[in-house]
Amino acid sequence: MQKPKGTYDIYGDKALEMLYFRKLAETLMNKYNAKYFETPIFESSSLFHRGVGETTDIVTKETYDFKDRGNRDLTLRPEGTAGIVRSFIENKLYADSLPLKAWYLGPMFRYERPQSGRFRQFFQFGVEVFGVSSPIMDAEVISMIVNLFGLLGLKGVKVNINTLGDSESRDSYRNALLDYFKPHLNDLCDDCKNRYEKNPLRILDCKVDGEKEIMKSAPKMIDYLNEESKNHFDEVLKYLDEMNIEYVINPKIVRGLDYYTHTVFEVEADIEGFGSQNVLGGGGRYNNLVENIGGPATAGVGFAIGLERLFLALDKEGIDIKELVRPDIYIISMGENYKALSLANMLRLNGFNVEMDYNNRNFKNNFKHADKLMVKFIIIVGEEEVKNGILTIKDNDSKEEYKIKYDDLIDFFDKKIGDNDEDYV
RNA sequence: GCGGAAUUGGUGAAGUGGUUAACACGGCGGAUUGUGGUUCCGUUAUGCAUCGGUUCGAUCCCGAUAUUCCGCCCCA
Repeated sequence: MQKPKGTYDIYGDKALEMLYFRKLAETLMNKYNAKYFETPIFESSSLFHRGVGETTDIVTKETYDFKDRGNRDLTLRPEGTAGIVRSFIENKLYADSLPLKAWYLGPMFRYERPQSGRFRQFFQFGVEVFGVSSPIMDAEVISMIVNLFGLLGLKGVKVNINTLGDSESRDSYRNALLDYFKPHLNDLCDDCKNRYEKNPLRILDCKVDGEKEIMKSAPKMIDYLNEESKNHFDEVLKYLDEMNIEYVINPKIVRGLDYYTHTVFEVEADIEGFGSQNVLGGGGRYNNLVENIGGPATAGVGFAIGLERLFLALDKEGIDIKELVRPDIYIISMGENYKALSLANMLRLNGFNVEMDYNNRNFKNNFKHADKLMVKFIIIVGEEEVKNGILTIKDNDSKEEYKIKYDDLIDFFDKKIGDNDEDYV
């Protein structure tokens, strides 16, 4: 048996990274007063068709679709935004005072050809903010990513930003591009001919045709922005400047999901061997999405980052976010298993991380095992100890030995290890 | 969806058309069962991704499938 293509198991170091990241994300999100959301891993297929966009690659060739036994059409979520928006509408959260800032972290599914940093089941951390149409929130959302990467110690991260304008601006630009390229269609590569039909904005980013003369004199988005769209973008940039957030205006950023309006951005890590997988995260504003899915017109803006790529980037940069868990106490039982387990139980309820010997190892191998586990203290429980109620304790770092009465154990360890952990009794 | 490369134990790997698949690390055990992390010894793949084929005989040759990796598309 083997795992399905494009999936991986999380255990060991990866599990530690994941747990650490989740904790960091939660802490950071609390600073923004963002609320944690967990929505279903599968939703009605129609949600993603309407949300992500009927003609996007993600929906046309990358979703995991299935029928359940009740003949319902369901889809494993390929991204997080649609589900959050559905939840926002269905739970009538728009009736509360806005803005609502929602954050999530969980698995997404896309049927794609796997490569490093690209999986069929992958994890995204993301934020969606509802109820602020002002550019101030575009900037705050971007600051979240920048701060997150900053906290992790990532260097060489680039924020690329662009605007698609409102739907009016976007449509007129799109039509201008179609008109412009129509007579040149035969000069373009096959991919671009395809892009012409599906997403003409992407033609400008073509690796094959990118340097051709027709590209250079192609219409520019900036000339098709209406007054309001232009102001919005300028304001976003002003906010970013004021926060000293570095960015690059990159007209090629288009994004592959249909719901974006105004600001779009991608965060890149320029890391060796990353190839085309160098986009760690991206996002933007979506002012029409809530309404399209059936809610009241509500502005939205958000982002998502891919955890696998983030971890890969951290690894390449030599940043280690694993938090090793060292057992506080290891109990060596010399034939006194009843006493040993009840002792472990008592210590755990008092907040200590306790490991012990379950396999009746001999004395020497117990010490070896304790070293391997990197325990802080070793308690020896044997015939003598049980008889006179005094335990032998060895500090495994300093090698000092102590004789402690059973009743004084908690005090001893509270002093030695610290009382930071929560007690349960 | 298209093009290319790979696949030997828990890990890193050597290797050959023909008896017991090298070596290292790790794991487990032992060196006169109450003090270890060094050292020494033992042990650790009836099997070389899977299934077929060629052959007297295949891990090594051929084919298919699966998975991984790289490029394109696209994306996180």
